[in-house]
Amino acid sequence: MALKIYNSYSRQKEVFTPITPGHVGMYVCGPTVSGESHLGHARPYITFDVVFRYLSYKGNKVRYVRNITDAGHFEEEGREAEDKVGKKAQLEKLEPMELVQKYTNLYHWAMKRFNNIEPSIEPTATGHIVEQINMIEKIISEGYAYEVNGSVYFDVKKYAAGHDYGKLSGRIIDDLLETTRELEGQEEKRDRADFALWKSAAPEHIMRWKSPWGEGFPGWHIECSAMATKYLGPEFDIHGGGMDLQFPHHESEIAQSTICNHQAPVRYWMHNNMITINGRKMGKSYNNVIKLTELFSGNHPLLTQAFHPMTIRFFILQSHYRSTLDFSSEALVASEKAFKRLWEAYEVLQKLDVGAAVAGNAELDENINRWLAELEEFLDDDFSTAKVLANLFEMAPVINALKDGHLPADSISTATLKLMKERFKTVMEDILGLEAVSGADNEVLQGIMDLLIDIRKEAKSKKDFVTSDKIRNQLTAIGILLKDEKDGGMSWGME
RNA sequence: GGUCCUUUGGCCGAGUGGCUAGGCAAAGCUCUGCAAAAGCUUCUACAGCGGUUCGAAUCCGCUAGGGACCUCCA
Repeated sequence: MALKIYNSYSRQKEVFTPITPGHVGMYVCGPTVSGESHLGHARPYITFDVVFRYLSYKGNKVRYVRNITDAGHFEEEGREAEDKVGKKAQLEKLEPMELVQKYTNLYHWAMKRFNNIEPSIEPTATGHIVEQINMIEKIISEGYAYEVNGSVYFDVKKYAAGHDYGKLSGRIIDDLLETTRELEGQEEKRDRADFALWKSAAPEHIMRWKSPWGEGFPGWHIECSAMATKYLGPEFDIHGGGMDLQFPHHESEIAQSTICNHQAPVRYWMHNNMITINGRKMGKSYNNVIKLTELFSGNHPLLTQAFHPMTIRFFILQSHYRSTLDFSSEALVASEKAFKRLWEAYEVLQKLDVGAAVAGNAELDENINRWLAELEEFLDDDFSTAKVLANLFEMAPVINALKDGHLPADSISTATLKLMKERFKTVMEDILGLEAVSGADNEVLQGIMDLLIDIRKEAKSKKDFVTSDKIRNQLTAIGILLKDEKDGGMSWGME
């Protein structure tokens, strides 16, 4: 089966063919570590983690590059060029690199909790100043950039004359050139559509580097082009990021790399949509973000409780990555319950030991095989994780019914059961990256629970319900749920 | 103002012109010492109007609402 990816550049689904068979180069725009990550940031990294996992599952050797932006961006281009990282650092009375380290650590911690696999290479902007300067020099020598007062700008008008500037973001260059809005400090640029490759640093600027044009810092877009080129080559397979980066960031990346390397850098552009809150994009401009630390702790007015990273991962996977996804505490509660149910069914499945040589219920057996086969079809169809989960849910009642004896043990064949176990594990753990929420991986705790369950079983068999209820109620009070099962067994789990 | 997207049942959300997406919530039943869990059943929607079609949530047009980008943003 062929994987199809929706290419933002062509605006249609295309069969994915790697440049080098069996190898995939993928670049995803990483965070600016000048502040804490919020829920909106979780989406691209979870989305592209699944892309990474699935491409690997399909037998590709994937080089996944995701940068850390630790050098300054412009607070507002054209106005006083401010180094975002530097500015905040001064406010907080921290060394810039101390601040960068703090938020980088927090970001890594969150990524780990989401069970995201680390990228193959995680380059930093500050570690690639030389590469960026080299690239700018190349663009100047090609005649597509010019220097003014220690800053360097990309000549968009000249580029647009021979290239399709605006194709990715669906923009018309003439409209950009005619924008009426006035910004201060535009006079340096030959044209308002031009963007900075290098900015001369004001004296108070903390982050600054020597360059052929004087001391300054790199422009917003050049770091990604420089690092992508360095690690993935002049042309690579996939470039991902949030939809809000399409313009100007990605559009500019295309322009820079195309001039520098004489070819378009990216074969497939992938953009995830935004997470919204009350229908509005979650973002710092709207002042409506919920930080990941707040989500994990429940410490936010809009949250009714704390949410586990897996709940958030599941929540995100329940929608398609190109749709907006509306956040609410209720929606997360629903995801938490849904994930719990699915995961429990999955655990039951792995312990299930039923089946017959020939399925007793041919129709059911057939359905299961179809549901299982469809999992990969859905993933091949531009990573339709929502449909994958829906199919898995179709099988949950079957699993539970087999366990409870509502369905005869020989309803399905042993071959089907075996396939089911294998597919569930592959899809849920390896591809979707889901993992168990609460651990009974603590041996001491497990031992104590075994003991309590033993005592309770004894009490129950003597019809001593006072004792048995006491055990169950007190465990409930500390967040451990005991469930009596059909066969007289008991299972437990953390709230 | 320009460009583009979107509007699905109480809520969240899939949806390729014809066949019940799924989840959460709710109601009833079964099981159960009581619970919980689980199973079964019920709840059939596509903003409005018009058009194309044998047939439209799905295509086209208009109207209304919401949103994104055009500036830092995942």
